[in-house]
Order: sequence, then structure tokens, then C-alpha cells
Amino acid sequence: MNIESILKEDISKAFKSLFDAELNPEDISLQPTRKEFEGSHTFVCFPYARLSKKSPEETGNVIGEYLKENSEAVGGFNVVKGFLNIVLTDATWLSVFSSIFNTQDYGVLPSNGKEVMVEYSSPNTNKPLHLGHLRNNFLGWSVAEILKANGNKVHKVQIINDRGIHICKSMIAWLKFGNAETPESTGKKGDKLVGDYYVKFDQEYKKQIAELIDGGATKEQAEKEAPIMQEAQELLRKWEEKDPEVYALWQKMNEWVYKGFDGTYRQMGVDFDKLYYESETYLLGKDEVMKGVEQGIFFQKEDGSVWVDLTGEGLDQKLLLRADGTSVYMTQDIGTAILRFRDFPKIAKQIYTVGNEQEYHFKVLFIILDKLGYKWAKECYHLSYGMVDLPTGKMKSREGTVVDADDLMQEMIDTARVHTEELGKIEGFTEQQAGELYETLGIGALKYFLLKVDPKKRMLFDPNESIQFQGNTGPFIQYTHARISAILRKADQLGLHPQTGDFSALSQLHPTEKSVIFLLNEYVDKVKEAGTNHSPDIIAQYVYDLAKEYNRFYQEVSIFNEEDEQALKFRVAFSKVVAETIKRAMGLLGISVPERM
RNA sequence: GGUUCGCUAGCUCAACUGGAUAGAGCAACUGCCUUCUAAGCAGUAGGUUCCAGGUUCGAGUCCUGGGCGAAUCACCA
Repeated sequence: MNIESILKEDISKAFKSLFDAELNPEDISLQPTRKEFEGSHTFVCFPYARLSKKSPEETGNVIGEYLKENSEAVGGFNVVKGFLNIVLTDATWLSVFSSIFNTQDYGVLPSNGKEVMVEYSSPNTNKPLHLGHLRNNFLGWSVAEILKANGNKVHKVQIINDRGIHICKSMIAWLKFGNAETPESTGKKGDKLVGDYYVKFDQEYKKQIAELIDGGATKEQAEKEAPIMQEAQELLRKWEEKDPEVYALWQKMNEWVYKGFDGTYRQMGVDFDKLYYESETYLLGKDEVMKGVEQGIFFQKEDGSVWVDLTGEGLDQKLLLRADGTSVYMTQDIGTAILRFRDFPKIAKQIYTVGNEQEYHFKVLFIILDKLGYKWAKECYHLSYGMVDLPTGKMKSREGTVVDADDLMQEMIDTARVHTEELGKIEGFTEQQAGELYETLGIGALKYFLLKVDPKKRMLFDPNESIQFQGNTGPFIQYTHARISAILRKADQLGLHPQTGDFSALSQLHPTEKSVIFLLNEYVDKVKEAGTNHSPDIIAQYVYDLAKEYNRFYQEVSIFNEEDEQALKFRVAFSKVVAETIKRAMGLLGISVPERM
């Protein structure tokens, strides 16, 4: 039962009966009543004055009167200016609650038969993951979960940029300066080790450029001619020829990186259903582009390079294959998209979680796929998100200002430990339980921090001002869950396992109970809204509001001192539903909630 | 220069897609632990929603112009 549709239905009837006016229930919108007024749902009367041929105030009054008389759900009303504030009866609230209480997996929508692919992460293999990847991964993973809750079948994937000049840079630096170091011999994570040599390459490269410029070369010349760069490019050529030695080294170093990444992903709590590697898709891209040339969709210039003409779309011409036949980024992405569609013929949509710096790229990609005749191209969506800035500005890996993902997560966990120990809250915990709790809290705080912001907006992260554990934060919500868990444990000890019938005769609800039920009732809409907008922040904001409102109830209303049996059982059931909803909503964000903290 | 996006309290973010007196958290100040967890609750203070016009019953939200910032417009990925 949906309280809003009942109200809309009844308002529609009121218009018919009072003003002989047709008003489609679907066209009626209700908004939450502001806190300072009595009521829960507000009907704005201004737009309907011409239907009723009365002032908005008067319209509100007569409709309110009608609802009070004729709608079972409505117990009262008030009109302030043109706003009709509707007060529901306590029985209505109770029945809304009961229906939620009796719904299995409340907030998980039935299958809609659609398949969706969500891509996120997609790192290069020459350096470790950083703060930007954290936002990307948390966002993509969460959107995938939200789409599942909306009834979609979801495939989580990433494309790993395992080939190209960047990894060759790490390779050449390792060959020259590495002394055969391995993750085992140094005790370093593989991605860190390879990243170190990427930095080493850059240092050496800069040194050589400086020397060449001192020797009279121009900057441009020097950048081109620096020996280490030439050697890296030579490696790339050999790799494309599948030179066995180079190939083996490439595989070895990539393996190190993957092993390192695995550790990071595990700590982040994200996973993938299928991995794609650029080294396996870029050739398909070339084929598809050549096919496009044959079909006259693309054109070739005299030098042999292949282009697409997008001037008809208000864009420019775009290169798809170089004159020497080597592929560019776009070539690979065309191949990958098509390969994915072959692997999963039923997918209706691909979502790309990639930073907003690539908006133009994806705009072009989708147009090209459309030109190639793929009907799903119109359903492709670039889930574009803003950069995470530091107080000093943008993160620059070469300038060493990146915030490393592993380090940051570890810092968060350490902070959680210090915080928890200060509060002295781990009495009776084993060491292992305590460790798990710190991880839950630290990672939860981080995820919530990154997900509560609208993805489109760029956000600021100040490493010196550590992420809070109070207020609008992950731990606050986790804390609320732990509090409720304590109540449920006690209820269990007392043998209280309420069923709907145990409180159906309850006659009165506390105001905080009603506002919490209002929020619980909203959850399904929030899941839908978060799905259509690809916005985990909607869930984050919601679950904070829910926790906040429950805490208000917790403060004002006692559960176990309650003498009325019906009220007691209701409050236990009510708390249980809140805990479950918090857990499920946080689950959509990838944040787990503890039983104690 | 063209295009796109952003600008809301000292700071970090909201505002149900056009609704009431623009809300939370942090930081500051004041109360509340003999009670189901004070990582909590209640309160005080803090605003020319970048600026100027316009649209209408009503604008942070829509349209026009301007300001500031970011991204992009690569034979980089």
C-alpha cells in the first residue's frame, strides 16, 4: 500500500466532487510538510486556483475538509497561505509501517528483465591506485548495487590499460636501474614497485632533457631524443612485434601490479564480474574501424590515417587510426564496447564511470557506435564525476602530490582505532573483532565521505584535516545501527519477537515515530531516484536523515520502560525495520555496519 | 577563442527537479549521561544563494547578459 497514491487518488476525487474538475492523480504532486507546521504531506494549491475558481487558501480549505470527511487516511489538516498540510491518522501510519514490516527485502525491487553493464576503476598498470581511483571505484560499485536494487541484472567490469608507452616506461627504468628487484626481494607491493620505476623513469628523463638542452638542443628536440625515451619506445615496438623477451618482462611486471591491485581492491571492498584487458581488445577495435572505412562511415586520408567526420554533429574530425596503422585510445574503446556486447548480447546499456575530463571522448565514442549501427549506443552513459582536489590543487603523480589509496585507507583505519580506544568502547572484544571494527569504521568513514557528494561536483579533500567521525558521517550511521542492535539483543533476551498482530491495536504514536515511518516509506522512491540519476549521494543523504531521525526518537522515547505491551512491541519491531533499512541502504554504498561499537 | 560544467553560512555539503521563513555537519557558544551505547540529543549564533536584468501567484532552481574557477577542444591515455 502506498500512502501517496491513496492521497493523490482522494485529492483527485475531491476535485471531481467539489469543482467538477478532472485532475489526473498522476499529475498531482505532494511534498513533505515543513517541520514547523503540523502534518506530513503538503498539497500546493496555487496551480489549481483556476480549476477550483477559488483563492488558493479557500481551495485548500475545502479540499482539506473533503479529505477529512471522505478519506480514511486523513485525520486533519491546516492551510497556511496556499499550502494544504495534511495530517494522517495514527492508524494510517501504523498500517504503513505494518506493510513495510511485512515486506521481504524491503527496498529491493523485482526484476525488470534488463541487463546493464557498469564499468569502473580501469587503471593504468604503471602506478598504484590513488584517491581519485577511490572515488571512481566506490561510485561505480555503488551505482552497480543501486541498479541491482532497481531490478536490473548487472555486470561489473573494468578495462585494464595494460599496454602502451606508460608501462614501457616502468619496464625500461626497471631494466636499467632495477638490479633485478622483485616484490619478494624488496617486500614491496608489486604496484608500488612498478610505480617507483615509473617515477624513476621520469626523473632520469628530465635529467637527460636538461643535459641535452645544455648541449644546445631545443626543448622539443630534447624531449624527443632523450635516450631513455627512445628506449621506451623501442620496447613498445618490440612488444607489438611480440618479442618474447619483452613480452615476458611485460607479463611479469603486470603480474606484480595485478597482485598489488588485488590487495587494494580487497581492502576497498570492490569486485568485478569480468575483466577486460586493452592488450586483448585493441586489435578488434582496429578491425571494426577498417570495416567502418569499407562501409563508408569513416574515411581515410592520403597518408593512410583513418578519421571520422563529426562536423554534422557540430563536432570536429576525429582520428581513429594513425598513418602507421597503430591505434589510439578511441580505437580501443570502440573495440571494447563491441566485444562486451558480443560477450553479453542482452545488455541494454553500458555505464562508464570515468572522470569528467573525458566527457568529450565519450560523447564522440557514443556517436561513433551509433554511426556503426549499434542500437544500444544511445543507451550508453558516461557516469562522469568531478575530480578530487587537494588544498594545493590537482593531484600530480609526477610531483608526488598524489594521495595513495592504500596509505589513505590505512590512515583511516588507524584513526578509527585511536578514536575507538579513546572512547573505551571495545570492552569484551577479541583482538580480531576489534581489528575488524576499525576496518569497518575507517573504510566506512572514507566511503561515506566520498559518496555523499553529488558525483558531478568536484570535491575537496584535505589530508591534514582527517575525515570526521561525528555528524554527517559513516560512523554516525554505523553507530545508530549498533545502538539498535543492542536494543534487539535485549529484546531477544526478553523473548520479544513482535509480529504485526502484536501492535495492531496500538492507538497512539509518538511524533518521532511518525516521522521515522515517513522516512521508511520514502526509501523505495529514493532507491529509484538514485538509480535513474546514478547518484549514490541520494542514498547517503537519505540514510543519514533516517539515522538522525531515529536518534531523536531514541532520545525522547523509552522502549523497555514502556508499560503498554503494544507500544513496547511496536517499538521493537520499528527499531528492527530501521536497522534493516540502514543496513540495506549502507550496503548499497558498500559500507558495512557493526553490531557493536 | 569555442563548448561543457561549477559558484549556496568561516569550512565541507543539502535543498524532493518552480513552492512556505534556503537546511545539515564541522568549527564557536549553552544545556542534557544513576536510564535501551553521549561516535548521541536539544538549543544559540552564523546567508545580498557570484552580480545585473527578465519570465510568474512564487526563482538557489528556468531565460538573457556579465564575473570568477575548472575541464575539454591531441596522431596522450
